[in-house]
Amino acid sequence: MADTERDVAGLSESAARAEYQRLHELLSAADAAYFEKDNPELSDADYDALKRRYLAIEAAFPDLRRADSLSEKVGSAPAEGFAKVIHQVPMLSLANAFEDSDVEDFVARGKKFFEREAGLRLAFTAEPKIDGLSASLRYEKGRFVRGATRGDGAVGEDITANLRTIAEIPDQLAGSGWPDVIEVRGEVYMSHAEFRALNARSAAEGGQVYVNPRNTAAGSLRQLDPSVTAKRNLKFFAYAWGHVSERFAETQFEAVQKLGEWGFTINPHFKLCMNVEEMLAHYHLIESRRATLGYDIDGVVYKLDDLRLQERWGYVARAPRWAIAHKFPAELAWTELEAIDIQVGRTGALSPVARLKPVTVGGVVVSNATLHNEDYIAGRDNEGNPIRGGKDIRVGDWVQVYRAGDVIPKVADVDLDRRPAGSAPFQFPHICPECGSEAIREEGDSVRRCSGGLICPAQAVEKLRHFVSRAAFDIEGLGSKQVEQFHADGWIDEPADIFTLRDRHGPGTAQQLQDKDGWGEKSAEKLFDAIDARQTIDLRRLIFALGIRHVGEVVSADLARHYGNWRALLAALDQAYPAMERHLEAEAAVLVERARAADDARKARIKPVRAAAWAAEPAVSVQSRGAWDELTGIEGIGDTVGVALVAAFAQQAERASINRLVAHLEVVAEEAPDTAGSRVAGKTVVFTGTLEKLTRSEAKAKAERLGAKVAGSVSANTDLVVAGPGAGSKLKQAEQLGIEVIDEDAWLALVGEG
DNA sequence: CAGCCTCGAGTTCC
DNA sequence: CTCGAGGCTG
Repeated sequence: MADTERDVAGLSESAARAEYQRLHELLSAADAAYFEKDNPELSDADYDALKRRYLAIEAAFPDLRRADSLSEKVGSAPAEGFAKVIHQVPMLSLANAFEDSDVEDFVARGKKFFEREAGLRLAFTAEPKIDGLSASLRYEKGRFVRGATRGDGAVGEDITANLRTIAEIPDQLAGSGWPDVIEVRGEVYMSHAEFRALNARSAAEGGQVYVNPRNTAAGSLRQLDPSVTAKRNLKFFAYAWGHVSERFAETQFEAVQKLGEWGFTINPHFKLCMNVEEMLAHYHLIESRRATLGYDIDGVVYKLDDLRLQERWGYVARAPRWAIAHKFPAELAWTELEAIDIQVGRTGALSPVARLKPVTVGGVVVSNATLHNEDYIAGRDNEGNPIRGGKDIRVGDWVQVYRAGDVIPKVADVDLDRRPAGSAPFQFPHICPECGSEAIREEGDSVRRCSGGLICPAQAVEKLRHFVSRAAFDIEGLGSKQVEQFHADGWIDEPADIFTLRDRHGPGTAQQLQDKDGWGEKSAEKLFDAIDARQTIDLRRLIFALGIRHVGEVVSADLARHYGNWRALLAALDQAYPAMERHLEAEAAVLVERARAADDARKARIKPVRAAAWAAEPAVSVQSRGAWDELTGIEGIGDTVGVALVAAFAQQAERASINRLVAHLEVVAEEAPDTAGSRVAGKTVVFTGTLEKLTRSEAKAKAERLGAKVAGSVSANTDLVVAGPGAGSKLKQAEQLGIEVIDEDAWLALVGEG
């Protein structure tokens, strides 16, 4: 499809004008696509060819040159995109509530967390959740200095110039009392009126039809030319803040009011609620006004009002505990199920995907939807209980589709009255469609898995995709499409191959790469540089990238933090192997015994497995036992994860592959957690007895923030025991082991809250 | 031992 | 974003 550089001088002026216009649109669209997606629609080579032709026409017919000529942008190559901005305070996402009862549970969790504080009334703010794009705006001495997108929450893109065009974003904060430095956060959106007007303008000019306000706002913000953004009349609601140089309010409500005083628009439906009933009433009020607000919203956000309590309630992985988004019910649509395809994932999981006759659901055309697993299609849950009234899903059925959380399309229901005659239940394959290996479903597991391992091309590709994914190696220019291509071409079989890619076929590799579809000289060189840059890698990223089952981002980080460096991790896992094996045998023996006992009278109590197994098995060295116990003693790592880890490193082929990879890398040791000024950093703390001023989870959250490890039981590794009244065996054990024991007040003093 | 919480894995569309 | 399951708590 590539346009070549035909001689442009021979073109008539009118032909040149038409061609110039066409190329301008094509290239602009490609620019937009490039920045909105990971994968450009146009290959680099094609893009370069079109661009050259565009410039050639411009040179030959200078009169045609447009004011907004793309030649202006040659200097700042479009591939550069926007500069990255690291959010000083990450931009988190929110947990969701779908039912009133979820909100009640949320409030109940809050009450439980603070139950020690008698008489404490928890107030919450409630406000519409705007369906737009979050942005973070940095103000220094009241001046707007930089604005960024949310990005992945940790790193966003610098879109300052575009944000400056938004009237509701003040250049200079009004009033007084603002912190020296403050990052104001809020939502950029496009009103319904503006969206309609834009489409009308676009139609008059024969331009494109914009699908929905949200995507249009997103596209507008990512314009390289701010004058385009300026024409879109975007708006902004402020509702939060990130980094601040000093505390400026006591409550959420007060803080947002202040944002209003400083010149931001705050949502008129922002309200302080004193109890659950008021929260839900406000939700239903907003829902009833949804159609007349003039902009898209997708729910209501509640936040704990008291900022100090927010801090104490804390965070889960990527979301605050103290806030929740109450979503409106999803839109539904009926359509025909044309086929059921089976995809094979990284772990071999066979996942059924519904191919649908395209249908619009909530403003987006949906043609695929997940069917979860074998049982879901059959109309049963994994315990054999009927779901959807036991209705199975068949090819040819009319099915009801919705977008779960307004994103992931799911098949929710089947219309049996419209089921075609002669249809048969779907036969879920027991053989991997990708490699022909047997697909096995373990007892108690809801997924069927291909047993082919790395023989299975689908698994191999998925593993590579995982390896280059954002939380893993994240190599620029080597996305999922690219590794897939390289794998198909036989250039990359396993992760280590990525690091030999430059010299794979001798000095001519770059040239060969350019001969492939989609690669130009520049992109090839950039790719090699990006790969070289990633030879230095954080330990946690490396662990995660290996793609070991049950070992995700969080567990990888925990492991990295615990063992500190690659060699220590490797040594520990190797050492733990004999103990792990023995442990598995003991587990198996216990299962047999348990079955027998259950047969007998269900009375026999099985003694703690591990202790018994160790006692009976002197063959396993003390060191190995120690290594295994240390591993499974890490918070969040139990038997399953431990076995998966140790086994992966012990398995010969896998280990060899890991070794080949690591030979190319310089693994950066994990730095100690954020412990400046912490007196408990690195200590293992055990709480026992009744705590009177804190709840257990609160104490734990605080300790971990300060870099301490909180353990459940006292061992020789324990550094400190915090004992309240009623402490029993743990206290005794601590005394026996000579471990320091303090009371709750002393603990509070220690962590600076005395 | 059950229930709760958190994490991992898989998925769609832009 | 959801679901299932692993791990921990009471």
